[in-house]
Amino acid sequence: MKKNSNYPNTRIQRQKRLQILEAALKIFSTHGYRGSTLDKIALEARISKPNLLYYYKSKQEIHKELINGLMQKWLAPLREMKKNGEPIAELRSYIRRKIEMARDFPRESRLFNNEITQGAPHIKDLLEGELKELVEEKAKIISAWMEEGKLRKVDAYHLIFSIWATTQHYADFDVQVCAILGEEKSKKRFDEAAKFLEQLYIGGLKPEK
Amino acid sequence: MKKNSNYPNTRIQRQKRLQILEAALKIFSTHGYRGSTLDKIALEARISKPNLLYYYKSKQEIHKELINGLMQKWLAPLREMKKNGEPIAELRSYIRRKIEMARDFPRESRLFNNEITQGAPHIKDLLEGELKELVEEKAKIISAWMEEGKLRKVDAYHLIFSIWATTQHYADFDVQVCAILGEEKSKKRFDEAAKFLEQLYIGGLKPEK
DNA sequence: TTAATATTTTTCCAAATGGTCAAAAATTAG
DNA sequence: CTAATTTTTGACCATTTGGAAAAATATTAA
Repeated sequence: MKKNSNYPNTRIQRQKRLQILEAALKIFSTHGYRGSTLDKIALEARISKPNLLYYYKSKQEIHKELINGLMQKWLAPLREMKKNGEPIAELRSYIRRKIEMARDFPRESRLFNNEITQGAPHIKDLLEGELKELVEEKAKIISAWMEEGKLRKVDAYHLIFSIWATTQHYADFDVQVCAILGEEKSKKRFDEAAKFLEQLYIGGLKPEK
Repeated sequence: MKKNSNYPNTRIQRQKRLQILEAALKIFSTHGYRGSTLDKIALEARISKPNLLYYYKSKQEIHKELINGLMQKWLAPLREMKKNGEPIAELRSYIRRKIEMARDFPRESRLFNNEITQGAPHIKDLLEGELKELVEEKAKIISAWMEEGKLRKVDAYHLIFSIWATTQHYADFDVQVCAILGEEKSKKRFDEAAKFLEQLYIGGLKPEK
C-alpha cells in the first residue's frame, strides 16, 4: 500500500508544480489572464493539458497561486524599511531594491500590473487589508522622519506611490523604454535609472537648510 | 440613385462609429484586448454584433483605430513643451497636464498600458519611429536647459520616463491607490498627487547654488 | 513480484467567440 | 411614390478553449 493519498507531496509533485508555475508566469505575464490558454501554458511547461489539470484544478487556481506567491515577494523591500535606520539611507536602499526587482523579476511585475489594471478582481481584499496596513505603517515612519526634519515634508503616501511607479515602469514598459533609448543606451537602462532616481529623490527630499 | 457609395460618410456613419469606439474603449480598457468580446462591445454600444461588424471589419480594426487615435492625444502635452519657455515652468505645466490626463482619461491610459505591457504588438513601429524622435527632440531641449544651468543635471530620458510613470500610475493603478488611501483621502488623490509631484520634481530639479 | 497508487495520455464535449451571409427594414434620391 | 442604397438583424459556422472521463502507463510499498 502507499502512504497518504489525500494530498501527496512527493518530489515529483513539487517539481511539476514549480514547472507549471514557471510556465504560467511566463504566459500570464505576456498575454494577460484572458489571453493565456491552458494549451500554451501546458506547451511551455512541456506537459499535456490534462496533465496540467491534474496538478491544478483550473486555470483560476494557477493564477491565484501565482498572485498570492507574488505579493509577499513584492512587498518584501517595503517591509524592510526600518524606523531606526537613517532616513535617507533607508529610502535610497528601498529604491535600489525596487529597481533591482524590476530588472530581475519583470514578469512578476507585469502580472501584478495586469491584475491591478483590470480592477484587481482577485486581490481586492489583500489591497484593502494587508497592503493598506503595511503602507499606513510605513507612511507613518516616513512622516515621523519628516517631522524630525530629516526629510523635506511631502505626502508620504504619494511618495511611496511614486517610488512604485518609477521603478515598476522599467519592468512593465520595458518595450517602450528600449524602443526610445535605442540599442546602445538600452543596455545601461537599469543603471542609468537607478542613478537618475537617486538624484531625483535624494536631491529632492533632502531637507532645505 | 444615391451618391458616392464606396465610402459613405453620413451623419449616421460618423455617429455610430463614435458610439462603437466609445464602447470599445470602455471594454478594452477594462478587460484588455483578449478579454474583450465583440458581444460585450456591441452590447455596450447598444447595437447587434453583425451591425458592429458592418462598421468595422474586425475586432483588430476597432482596436487599431483606438490605439492610433489615442497616441496623438497622449503625446500632445509633451509636444507642447517649448524650447523657448522657462524651464521650470515648462516642466511644471507638463506634469500638471499629464496628471490631468490621468484623471480625465484613465481608460485611454489603461488601454495604452495594456498594449505596452504585452509587448506593444500593434504599435512597435510607432514607438521606434514617431515616439522615439519626439522624445529625442524633447530630451535635447531639456539637456540644453541643464547645460545652461537652468536645471540640475540629470538624464533627460529617464526624467521623461519618470514623469510618465508617476502620472500614469494614478490612472492605471487607481484601484490600488484608492484601496490604500481609503475613502476620504481618495477624494483628493489627484490634487495631492499634483502637489506632491510638483514638490518632488521642482525641488529636486532646481539647480543647486 | 504484485497490488495499490500516482501520473500521463487519448478522446471527447459544451460553451464562447470572431466572423459570414442573405434577407429584412429603413432611409434617401429623384 | 418608387427604386436604389444603406443599415440592421437573425441564423449560422468554424475554431478555440476550459475542462471532464476513463483508460493506459508508470511508480512504489510490501
